[in-house]
Amino acid sequence: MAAARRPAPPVAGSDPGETGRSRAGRASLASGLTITELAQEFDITPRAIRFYEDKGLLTPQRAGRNRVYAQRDRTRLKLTLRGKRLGLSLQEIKQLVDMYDSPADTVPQLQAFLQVLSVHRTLLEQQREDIAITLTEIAQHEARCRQLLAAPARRKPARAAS
Amino acid sequence: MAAARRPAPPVAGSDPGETGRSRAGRASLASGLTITELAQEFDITPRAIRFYEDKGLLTPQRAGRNRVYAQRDRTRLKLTLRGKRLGLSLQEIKQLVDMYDSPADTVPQLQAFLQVLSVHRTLLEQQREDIAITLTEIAQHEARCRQLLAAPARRKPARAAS
DNA sequence: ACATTGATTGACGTTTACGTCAACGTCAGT
DNA sequence: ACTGACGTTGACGTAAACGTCAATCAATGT
Repeated sequence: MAAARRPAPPVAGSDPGETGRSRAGRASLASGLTITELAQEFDITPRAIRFYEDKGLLTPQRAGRNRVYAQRDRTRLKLTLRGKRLGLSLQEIKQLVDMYDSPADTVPQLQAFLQVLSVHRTLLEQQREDIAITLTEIAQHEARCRQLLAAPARRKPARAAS
Repeated sequence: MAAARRPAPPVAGSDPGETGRSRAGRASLASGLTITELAQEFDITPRAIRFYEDKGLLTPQRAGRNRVYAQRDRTRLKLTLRGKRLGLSLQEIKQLVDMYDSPADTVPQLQAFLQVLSVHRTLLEQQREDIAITLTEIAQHEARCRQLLAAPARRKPARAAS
């Protein structure tokens, strides 16, 4: 497979002022990735990405039928995956991610935001503590293991050659 | 495989209330709790506890047909719930918890342990970083929200009396 | 013209972690 | 003997988060 030339965006939305394109005339206009490209970049499957879209976490543009992912989507996906690593559900992640780029002008809205933020902060602080404890314990176990390995094996393994 | 899914139970836990009461000669001999007692102590359901047993995380004694939980089980359950708060699967939790009280005398066993520990440590360190970042971002959002709330509302809510 | 490549939309399958009955046993109190 | 309250073992149901086809379509290489 080789590089192609101009893609000529079919159903042009309106995206002027875009220089160098990608490598294939697929659907990737400047900084616009296809679903598989995005998937590869984050080491997940296209299916997962579509699933996240279904859940409202992503809302890519379309070039005809095909999805086109811009920077905004990449950011949201990054946040999504980080949330997942923290054990948050997609729903919870959406709550947080939506705040990252919502205007939020009314007072009750702002208060609701603070509520959500507070909840998550509490949760994360609990996790931080859990992690600290667990890491300590793991370190202890590692030390014990290494100590046992260093000591002359006197139980089951082949007897030491001396 | 990474490790992260479900959210997190609202942290319940250590409460060694153990002073000779006797509400019924059920199955609780000295420091032996019934399943519902243990469930209440950790704010989970008996069903969950039985499920954990099914997965090999708990192995309580029996008084006839009834389960009797001793200190060992409480500890393992505590570790289990902590693991869950960190988004670990029950299977992963079992890996870790089993090490907490296994002899592990052979060399290959010890090396396997170190392997598992290393994996989890890496994972936890990643999470720790994720948490740090997220907490920072949350703090920023909170600041922004409070700032907007402090400023005279000039958009949607009732116009400020000047 | 035709096959290939990659994307799209269903739709059903799967795993994890329990929830929710149902049916039954059993010990304590009346 | 009867009634609860609590416990036990199935068995089925469910929500979340995708995996896995299948059918289809569109732009491209040859």
